[in-house]
Amino acid sequence: MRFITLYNILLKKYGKQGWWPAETRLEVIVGAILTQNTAWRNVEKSINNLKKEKMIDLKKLAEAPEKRIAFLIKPAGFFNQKAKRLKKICKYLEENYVDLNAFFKKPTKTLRKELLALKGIGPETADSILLYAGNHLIFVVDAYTKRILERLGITEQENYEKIQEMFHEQLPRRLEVFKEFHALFVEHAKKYCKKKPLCSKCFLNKECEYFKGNI
DNA sequence: ACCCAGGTGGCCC
DNA sequence: GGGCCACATGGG
Repeated sequence: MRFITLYNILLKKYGKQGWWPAETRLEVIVGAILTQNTAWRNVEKSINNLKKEKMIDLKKLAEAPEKRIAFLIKPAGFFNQKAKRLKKICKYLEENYVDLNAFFKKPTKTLRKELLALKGIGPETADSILLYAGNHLIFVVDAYTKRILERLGITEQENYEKIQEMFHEQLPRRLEVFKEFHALFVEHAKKYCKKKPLCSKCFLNKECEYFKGNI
């Protein structure tokens, strides 16, 4: 049993997710920061507020008053710290690169370190930005992914990089697989893998024994 | 009235 | 390396 089997099961069940839902690279970056520990529907409201004000723009976000950004992204929660961090991140990118295309031309490992050095970007956010905004082949591990793998008996409490390695070792090196697999984990967790275990309702229930120790 | 959401940084040991 | 806390809105 390999991860690709789980991928195919989820893909068959939920279909193609078409992630990341955004029109531009910057919109992916903004969304990745806003969605930290936040429901996506609240992020959507914030993104729409920013779009109405034509604020999905590196220079504008870099120069706008923190208060104004905070006001616009209020629905996403943690708006004070997210506004501060978002502004700084945009300022950094704006001052150091001619555009985002130039930024994403650098090697994946270099970019990951560079992103992680910015306050407000941790491993999941960095990898989401790299994969979905930069088309770099790197797997995104989130709380849902960890939870699903634990419930399936595949992992227990491994750290981020360790879990990421497992995907990198096993998955075919295809952007579409990386992008869709993460999206499918999210989709599945929202429906069947809540914090309070309700595994009885999960269609993967019968697969658990199957996966256990076989990945 | 809780609990949870596509995390992160700071502080502690 | 981990464990705990603040950060904050909106939906179930």
